[in-house]
Amino acid sequence: MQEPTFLILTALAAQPLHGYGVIRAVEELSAGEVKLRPGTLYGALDRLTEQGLLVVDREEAVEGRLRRYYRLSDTGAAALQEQIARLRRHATAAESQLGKRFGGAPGLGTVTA
Amino acid sequence: MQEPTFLILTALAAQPLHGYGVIRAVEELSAGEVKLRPGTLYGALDRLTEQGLLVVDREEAVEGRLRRYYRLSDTGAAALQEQIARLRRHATAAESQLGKRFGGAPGLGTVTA
DNA sequence: ACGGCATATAACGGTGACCGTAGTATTGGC
DNA sequence: GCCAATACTACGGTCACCGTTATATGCCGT
Repeated sequence: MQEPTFLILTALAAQPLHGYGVIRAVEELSAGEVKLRPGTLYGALDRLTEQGLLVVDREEAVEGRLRRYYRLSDTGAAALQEQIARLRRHATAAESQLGKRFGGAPGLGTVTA
Repeated sequence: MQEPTFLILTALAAQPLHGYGVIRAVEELSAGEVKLRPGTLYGALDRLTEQGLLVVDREEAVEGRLRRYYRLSDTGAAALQEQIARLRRHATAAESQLGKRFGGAPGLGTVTA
């Protein structure tokens, strides 16, 4: 699972949102770091729905515009939970490895006692 | 940055390794979860070297086989460090969102006080 | 002796997530 | 009257990753 996908599931974890709402939620959640493009978002929404991680909650017509609300399924919540654990494991492993780092520039002796 | 890339940098964070060594290190680091395919590994190694995150440490000829050792550059270490922080932020954000979850099955009242 | 397995890298085509952009349509601010 | 925000659709492109095959050597089992 890639970053945009993960953040879309994250955005939908708290409450159902429609597409554009997801774009804003992801931007907020990531402190402005990640801005989803329509091509990324709606493609991912279709894909995740097909995979059963999302379900269409309801559709509304507001001022002539369609709003399709998506909701995280139980399967999706489980997948997100698993992914969170995976990220944590990887972060911990990487930090531990970086702690053993040596030889960036010779002679600095980051490791040797 | 995707998972295989992240784990390759992680494997090389502690000490220089040659390609096949990276495959084994990643498998160990991920507790057998992630097994890199040659196509993934050597492609990533070339790409990351081109990007300056890795450098070729040395080349050895062992029993007629070439061993090319790669090392994490300072740029690579910084990129890895940044990525660790990013994963942690995302994990925390996702968990917080999941905590607010409601409506998985109606009437369960996971949220309402 | 020979096949299979581990070691080690190279090279190929395919897929799929993501990106960028443009198009459609409505509302509201300058 | 035009641009920005809202909201979705559609299309083409790129790139990381995957799967597999090829190449070459040494070791183990039969």
